Amino acid sequence: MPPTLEEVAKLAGVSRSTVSRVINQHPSVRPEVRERVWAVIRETGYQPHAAARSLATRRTRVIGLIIPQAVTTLFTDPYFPILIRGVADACNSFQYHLMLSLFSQGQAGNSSARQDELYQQVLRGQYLDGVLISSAPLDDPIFRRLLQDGIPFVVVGRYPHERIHYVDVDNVNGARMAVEHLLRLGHERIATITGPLNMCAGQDRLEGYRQALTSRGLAVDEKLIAEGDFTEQGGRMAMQRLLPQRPTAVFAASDVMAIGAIKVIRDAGLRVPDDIAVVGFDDIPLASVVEPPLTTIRQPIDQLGSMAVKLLIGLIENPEGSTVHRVVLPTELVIRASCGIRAK
Amino acid sequence: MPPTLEEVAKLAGVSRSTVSRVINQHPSVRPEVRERVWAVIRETGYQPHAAARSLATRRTRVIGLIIPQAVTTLFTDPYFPILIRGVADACNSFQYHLMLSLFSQGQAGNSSARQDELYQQVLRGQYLDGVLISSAPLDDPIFRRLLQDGIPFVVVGRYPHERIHYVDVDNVNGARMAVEHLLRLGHERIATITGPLNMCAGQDRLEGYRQALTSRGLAVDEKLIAEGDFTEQGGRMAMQRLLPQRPTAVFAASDVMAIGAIKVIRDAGLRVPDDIAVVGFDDIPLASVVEPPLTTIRQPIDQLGSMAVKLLIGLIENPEGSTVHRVVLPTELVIRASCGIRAK
DNA sequence: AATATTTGTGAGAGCGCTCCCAAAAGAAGA
DNA sequence: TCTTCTTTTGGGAGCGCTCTCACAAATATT
Repeated sequence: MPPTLEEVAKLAGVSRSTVSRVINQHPSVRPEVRERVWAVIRETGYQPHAAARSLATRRTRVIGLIIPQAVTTLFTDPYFPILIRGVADACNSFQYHLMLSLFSQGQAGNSSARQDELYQQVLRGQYLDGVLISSAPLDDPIFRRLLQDGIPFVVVGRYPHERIHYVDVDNVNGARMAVEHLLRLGHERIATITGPLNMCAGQDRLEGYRQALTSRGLAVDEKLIAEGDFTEQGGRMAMQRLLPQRPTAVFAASDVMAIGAIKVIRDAGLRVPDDIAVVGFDDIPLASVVEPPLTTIRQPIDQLGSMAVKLLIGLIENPEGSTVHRVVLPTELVIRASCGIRAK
Repeated sequence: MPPTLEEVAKLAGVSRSTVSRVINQHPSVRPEVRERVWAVIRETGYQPHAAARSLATRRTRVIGLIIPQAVTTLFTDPYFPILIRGVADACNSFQYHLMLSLFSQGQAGNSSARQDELYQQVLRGQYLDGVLISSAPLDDPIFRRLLQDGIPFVVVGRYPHERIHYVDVDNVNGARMAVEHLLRLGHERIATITGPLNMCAGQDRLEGYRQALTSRGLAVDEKLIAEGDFTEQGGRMAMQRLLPQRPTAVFAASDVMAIGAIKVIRDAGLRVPDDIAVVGFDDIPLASVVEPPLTTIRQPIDQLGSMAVKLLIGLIENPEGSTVHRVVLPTELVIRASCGIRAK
C-alpha cells in the first residue's frame, strides 16, 4: 500500500493540509516546515493518488487523441506515428498524459454505436480534460457533441466552423506550389489524385491544384481529377483511371498514393519521370528512399502535433479566452527526381 | 454540470445504492426498479464519474503502453502503428482505455531522469491498472521497478526472466526459415544485417541465422554479420560494410533495413536479386510494394498487440494466478521477387 | 400460524485529496 | 503592553462513487 497524504503528514508532524500545500507549491508554508515535509515525501516515495486528486480538482491532466473510424485504415501511413510522437512529446513537456482512442473496424458490432459508447464513457466520464481530433471527416457527429458538452478540443486539420479551434498546415498553398512546379517544367496535362473529398485536407489540396491551373489561365479538366483515399491501393486505382487520359504529370495528394501511382505507371510500361512526372505530398521518410526519389511537399507534422497540444492546454487552463485559435503552418516544396527536369 | 448518482437516485425515487447496483449489474434489484432507473439514466445521459469510481474501487480501467526512449526513433517503422492498432482494438473490446507513454528525445533535460519522473507520476500515482512494455532494451531499469512495485505488466517481445510475462513472435524460427530459403536457392555466402543486439528481437533473429547455417553444416563467418538498428539508414550503413565481403545474399532483420540495403546495393551498380538476393523480416505493408517486392517473414503484429492486452487484463482482473504466461506466435515465410529463383 | 430463510433496499462510512474558514502564532503599530 | 494586522496552520466538509451492514419485505419451512 502506497502512503497517503495523511501518513506523510503524521510522519512530518504536520497536518494533511500543510502537506497538500507543500505538494502544490502553495507559498505560505514556512521554509523549514516545507523542507521537513519534502524529506518525508522523498523518504516514503509518496505520490499523490491521481484519482483522488481528480475527484477533488475536477482535473485529470490527461488529454485524448481521437482518431476516428474513418481514418484508422490509414493508420499505417507514417503521418500518424509522427503526429503521435509530436503530441506525446508536447504532453510530456507540459506534464500531461496522453490517452489514445482509435476507432477501428476490427471489432464486432455496429461501430458507430461503438464510437458513441466510447464517447460517452471517456468524455462524459470525465476521464479527459480535453481532446485532440485528428483528420475526422467533416460531418463526423463528434464535433457537435464536443461543442454541446463544452469539452475543450482542438482539431488537427482545418475545420470550417467559427467556434472551432484548429491547427493545420497550408494545404492549399502546398498543393499549389506542387502544381506550379510542374507547370514551370512545361507540363500541361497535369492530373491529380485527390484525398478523400469529405476531409478538409482532401478538399484543400484539390483547391490548390485548381488555383495553380486557373491562375495560369488554364482550364481545369475534370477528367484529370481522380479521387483517392490516401492509401497506396487507392492511389493505384486512381492512377488506373487516369492513365487513359494520357496525362504528362500527376500530382498525388499524398506520398503514399504517389508511390501507388508510380507502380501503376510502370506496370503500364511507362517511365517516371520521363513519360509521366509525379509529385506527392507529405514528405514522409520513405519519399527520399523510393525509386525515383519523390518530389513532394513537406509539412511539419510533429510541429502540428505539439502546436495542437499547446493550444489545447491553453484552452483547458484558461477557459476564459473567447478568441478562436487558428494556426496554419507553412508547407515547403522539396524537389527530387520524380518530376524530372523538363526544358521549358 | 453532469448529473451524479445521487441526482439520478432522487429522480428515480430510489437510493444511491440502488442506482449503483443497476449500473454495476448487481443481480438483486427488482426488474421493475431496474427498468425505472435505466430510464432515468438514459434520460439524463448520466455517466459515472471515472475518478470517483477509481477512488472507491482502486481500478481505473486504463492500461499503459510504454515505448521507451531507446526505440522512439524507430517510431516511423510501421511496426509500431500496427502494434498500437492491435492494442487499441483489444482495449476497446474489453472496455479498457489506453494511455500512451513515449519517451522520446525531443525534450530538454536528462531524459532518463525524465523517464523516472514519468514513471513515478503515472505508475505510482495509480493512473494505470497495468502496463504493456514494447521492445525495451534488456537492461532497462523499468522492469525491476515494475516488479518491485507489484504492477501487472506484460512485455511485447521475449524477456528472459522467470517472473515476467511476455508475448512474442517466433523470431528464431522466422529468421531460420528466411535463411534456409536462401540456402535452398543455392546461396552460400549469406550475410545478415542484425537488429540492435541489446534487444531480444535482434539477438533472436541473429540466432536463427546462425542455426540455419550450422544445421546445414556451414560455418558462420563473423565478417558477414553487420549490426543495424532497425532503421533504413542503419540498414544502408550495414550494407555498405558488407559489400566488400561479396555476399550473394543478405538476410536483413527488418524490412525497413532491407529496403535501405537494396538501395546501397543498387547504388553500387549491382542488381537485386540477380547479383545479391535480399530477404527482410516483418512483412510491412510496403514490402509488397517496393521494387522488387520483398521476400520476407510475416509476423502477426496486431495479434501480438491484442494478445498482450488479453494477458494483461487477465493479470489485472485475476491477480491470484501464479503461472507465468508466455505466448509465442508463429511466423511465416512470404516469398516474393527480391530473392530471385536460383537453380539448386 | 409462527418461525426461518431469502431477497431487495437504504444508510453510513470511507476511498485520498483540495479548499474554505477559522484559529493560532508572529509581526507591527499604538 | 495591548491591540491590530498578517502570515501560517489545522479542522471540516465535500468531490461522486462503492461496499458492508442492517433492516424491511417477500417467500419458504415447520
